[in-house]
Amino acid sequence: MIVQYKYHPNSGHEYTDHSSRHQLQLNNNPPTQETYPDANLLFHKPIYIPFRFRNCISSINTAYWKSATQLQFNSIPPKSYNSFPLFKNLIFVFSATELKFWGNQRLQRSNQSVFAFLHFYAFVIELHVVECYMETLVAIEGSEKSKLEGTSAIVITCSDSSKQIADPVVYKLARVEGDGRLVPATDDEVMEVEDLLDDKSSVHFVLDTCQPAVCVSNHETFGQEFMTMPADSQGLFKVKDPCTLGGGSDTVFGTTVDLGKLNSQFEEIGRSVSSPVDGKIEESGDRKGSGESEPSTSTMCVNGKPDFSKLKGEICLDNLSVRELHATFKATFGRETSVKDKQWLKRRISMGLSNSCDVSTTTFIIENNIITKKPKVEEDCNLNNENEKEDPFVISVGQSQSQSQSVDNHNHNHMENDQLGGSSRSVQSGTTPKNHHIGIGSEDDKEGGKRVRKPTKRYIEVSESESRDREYSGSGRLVSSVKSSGHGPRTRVRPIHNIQPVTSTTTRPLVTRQDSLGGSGVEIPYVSRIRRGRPRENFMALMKFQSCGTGITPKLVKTAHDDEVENRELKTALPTGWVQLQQPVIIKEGVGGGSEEYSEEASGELKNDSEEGEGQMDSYDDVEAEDDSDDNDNGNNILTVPTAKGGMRRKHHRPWTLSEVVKLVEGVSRYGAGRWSEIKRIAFSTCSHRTPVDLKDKWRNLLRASFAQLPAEKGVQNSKKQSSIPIPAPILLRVRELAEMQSQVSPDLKQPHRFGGGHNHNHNHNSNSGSRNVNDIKSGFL
DNA sequence: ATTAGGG
DNA sequence: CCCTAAT
Repeated sequence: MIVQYKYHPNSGHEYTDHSSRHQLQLNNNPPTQETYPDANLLFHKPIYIPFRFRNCISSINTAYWKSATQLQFNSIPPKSYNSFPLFKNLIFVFSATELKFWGNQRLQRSNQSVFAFLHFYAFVIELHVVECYMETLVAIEGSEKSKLEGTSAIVITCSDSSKQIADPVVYKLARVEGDGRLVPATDDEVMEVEDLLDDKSSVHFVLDTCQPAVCVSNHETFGQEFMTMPADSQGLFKVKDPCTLGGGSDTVFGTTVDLGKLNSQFEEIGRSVSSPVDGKIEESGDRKGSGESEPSTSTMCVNGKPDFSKLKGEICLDNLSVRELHATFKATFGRETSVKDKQWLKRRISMGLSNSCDVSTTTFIIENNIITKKPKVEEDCNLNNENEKEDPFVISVGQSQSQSQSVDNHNHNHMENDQLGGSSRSVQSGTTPKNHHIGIGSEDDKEGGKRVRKPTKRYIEVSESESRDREYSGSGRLVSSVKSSGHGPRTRVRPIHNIQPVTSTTTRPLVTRQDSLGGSGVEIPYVSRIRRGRPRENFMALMKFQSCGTGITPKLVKTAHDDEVENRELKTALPTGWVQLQQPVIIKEGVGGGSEEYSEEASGELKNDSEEGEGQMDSYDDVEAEDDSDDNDNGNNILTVPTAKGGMRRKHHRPWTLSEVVKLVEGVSRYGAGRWSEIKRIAFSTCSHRTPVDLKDKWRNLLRASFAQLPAEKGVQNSKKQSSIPIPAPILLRVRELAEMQSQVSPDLKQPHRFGGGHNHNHNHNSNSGSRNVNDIKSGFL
């Protein structure tokens, strides 16, 4: 299925008509002047945030304005490793005075959301949370703690890939040109960085803002970034408003805002977050674009009050000065640009970064020959890449200059649709239509092809593994990694490749994979995406908030560590198990494995229930011997099932016991279908496995079964070799009753049954009797 | 956080 | 059972 991207006429934000997984959608309107007087100053346009998120794999579900000053991000939980969110370089175009994370209580699968509430001013906060890195870190901690200390977390490799500092995490030093392309760092630049490396602690910062390529994927960065921020009493992270540092945040909130002040604050903030080298690198960057004078003398929002009426339904970008655009640009992409073309800037910003990253990465990769030649990838790279690489910046500038600013959304829209339409053909051929849109640098052409077409990926793990496995087939031909999307391989995911052990201290081969980290082709240690241990409950735990001063920190870290330990235990102890990680280990394979115990106790409990009689909900209070130890990672319940793709998927399956089913049915009859949480809380309080969702799923299944099987009536059990226990017809009947009572019977299900005819329709009485019926009949069955 | 659905 | 989207 082709996901069609559209361009929202009002917001100017990209969205898809359906399943636009990777794009954040704001459900409500951002603050307006009424709700937030300083909005004009504070929001470039809140919606920009989302685009950055497109670089994330998934994670962000929705976001909406909690209040005038609070934006809530609702992310998809790291419930399972498969869906572990890669929060990469989340960039908020506005700053947060307060940043809170919560949720993800341990062992509470139901707490799936991570919320980030932001009180913001006008600033940029970057969150760099890279799962892979964290994973690595954990590994290091677990195995080679000592090493970690003396090691900078960042390894910088110059383009010749000769310099490496001991650490699994390898970053390529590269400069991002104005058009988003990555250019291998020059010797000078490398030297600069090297100098900075003397101070290990500052490295991250150094490489941070100015060098997205080297990006701050460093865990420490994150922590440090917030180091200055006091944690509030609630154990939440409170980000001290950078503005405060620069001089009184209160001022900002005041009705009167000194633009100049704000501006300076902005700058200051930028510095505080970015590296010392910032200036230097900026210079180098600007050099290239020297052709352009720096007109950005205009201050933000200088020219009087913004038109709020416009602000509402229109793209705010239009109101921004070049300088503001620059700021936004930097905020969005984490790098400077000297492009003066407003349209270009606007488009770049609005279009988001994701693809430029990918493209850049691609290019980068190719250049370095790190992995198999990518040239084969027709989709990703246009031929002109080669040329652009030389001096991409100039090119794009030149183009942008000549471009009119009259480009409107339609153009974008058109272009995108166009490209979509041409999805079947090679992108290169699709270059033609791109000419339509103006204001786009040559790079945009590149990106145009793929950029908008971020396919929906349901299963990150799968896609990635597929990518790894298939991206380059033996023939070298590219194979689409996304089954249904029909899109090319995701540039995000790079094939694994080995690089030389980083240091003598490292005995293990270092396995890394290319990843577009922060829009650059950095290498990050490869870790299997398949989690063998308990799914990580709190991915935040993986970040090192060491300096946050919150009690949370140690605990979290510990958690991560524990996880690692668990993993290690689960894995057959292989001293050199490092590489082994690549392949999931089948811990246990078996049909009945561990299910006996449940069925056994099930029957017992079932009896209990029946004895207690219908009305008695007391049965709910019965403590099942089961659960408790339930989900524990004893390994017994951990099964891995081979995926069609050859990958492994973890599967912890627990057959539903009859008693559970009964409880469920009872619960539904009592609280109604849909109130799964209630049911879970009441009837399944002792079953720590069985989440509300599980109940819901099971009910759905029961529903199906009940309507499908009724005709068979007695013969129920026989049908097919059911891996799970058969459900007694009476129960199914009961289910059907309930379903019909609650009119949740879908016509589909209903239909087939009608023909069955002549069954115990007398079972259709009120719920009370129904309840008894179930029990009665049930007991009869047992 | 919860729920509905799709897969 | 997992995953996503929408409440």
